[in-house]
Amino acid sequence: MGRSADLPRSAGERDGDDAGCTILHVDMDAFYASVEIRRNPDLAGRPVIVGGGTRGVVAAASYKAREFGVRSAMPMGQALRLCPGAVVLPPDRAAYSQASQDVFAIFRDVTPLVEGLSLDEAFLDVSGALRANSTGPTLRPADIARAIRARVQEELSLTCSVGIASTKFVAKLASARCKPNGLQVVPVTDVREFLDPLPVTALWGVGQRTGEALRRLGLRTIADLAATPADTVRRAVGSAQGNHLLALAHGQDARRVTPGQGEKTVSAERTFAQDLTDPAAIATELVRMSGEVAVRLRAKGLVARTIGIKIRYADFRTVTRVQTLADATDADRQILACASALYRGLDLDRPRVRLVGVRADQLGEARDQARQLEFDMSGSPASAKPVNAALGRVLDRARERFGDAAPRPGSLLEAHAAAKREDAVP
DNA sequence: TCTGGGGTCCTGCGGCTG
DNA sequence: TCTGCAGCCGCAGGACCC
Repeated sequence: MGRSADLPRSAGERDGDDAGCTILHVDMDAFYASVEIRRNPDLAGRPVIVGGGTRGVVAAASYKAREFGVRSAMPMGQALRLCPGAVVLPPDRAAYSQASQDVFAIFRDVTPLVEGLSLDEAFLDVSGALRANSTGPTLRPADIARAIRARVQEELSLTCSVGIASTKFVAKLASARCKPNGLQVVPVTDVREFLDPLPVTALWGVGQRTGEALRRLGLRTIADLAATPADTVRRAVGSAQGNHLLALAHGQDARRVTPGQGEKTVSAERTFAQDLTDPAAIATELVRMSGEVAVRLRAKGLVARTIGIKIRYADFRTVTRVQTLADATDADRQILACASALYRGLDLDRPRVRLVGVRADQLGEARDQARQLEFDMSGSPASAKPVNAALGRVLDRARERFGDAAPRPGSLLEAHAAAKREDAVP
């Protein structure tokens, strides 16, 4: 969302010779804000900011809010100084997730080759869709893109922008360039002409640090980068990244559209309105975050072999610690035990903690793990693990059914009661 | 000015092993 | 038995993305 600010804009459609351009990058326009406006049409035309919290940043801003200079990832205080009249809404991830599923269902109607990048954008390889239509009237990638845009608008009352090119990264730049509500084809023969004037920061993988390193070499545009000796670029940004950026600058990107790549990490973290100094409060947050991770693992049918914690101190220093388990797990108690042990290992004297996070890595399918554990169920100590996991699943179902009234860890009861008391304050 | 949350990927380092 | 080395792996941290 934020990177499109680096690109010159040209709204509307830019058609061209799309022969060989079988990769579409579809990017929803101001997705979170648009979902909120669809839910409450009174907000249409008003500056809407999704985000919040006393230490929050902007998660998404409507195009009206962007006219005031509001950008995603901007601290809320700064956003409200720029746009005091903005309507600020807290993020509703469940609603965005549902809207995302609806959008992706339309994509998959067109082609099975859909690679989601996030809730609001995806690559589509439509080469198969072209072949499937070989007996009917000639269908071009741009026609398919137009059909997708029309369906998203008519069926979901949302708008999207589509970039069409022969490579993923050019398609992505094209969609950013035609936002909002646009379509742009970059013909195979025009790739260099399209790339050359763009700033190096438009390249995928060039953020603040890398951008600075390239600026020190006097490189401003992609044309500058493409004309620089490989050794010079590699010295500035490292060999792997240097090679990657040079290939992109020359319009080379061999990556295919690969659907159905599973998640590699599940994590939960929280920044507190005030830094935590009470070890008991920090421990409570570890319980909460571990529980969240466990619930989400079970919801996805996954188990994790590596558990990690992330602690950010009041001075914004961040430390992470991870530990690999003997057996993969999705059980609250095992995840919490590991997270707690890692936290104790930090041996903090007087902690001032701004953020607590728990994450699960090295994910596998839970059903594969279940098959392995069947061999351990004859009274060995390992038999406690499936019992823990089964208990977690029972609690998940109770939470689905009873919500707040469902059983929860004892250490969370007091925190939950306190939160309810805070909610009751007008 | 004051820095979210959920991710992926890369790099460097140290320990282990053959 | 000791040492040097290469390869692998786990870990910590950083950069980047949306």
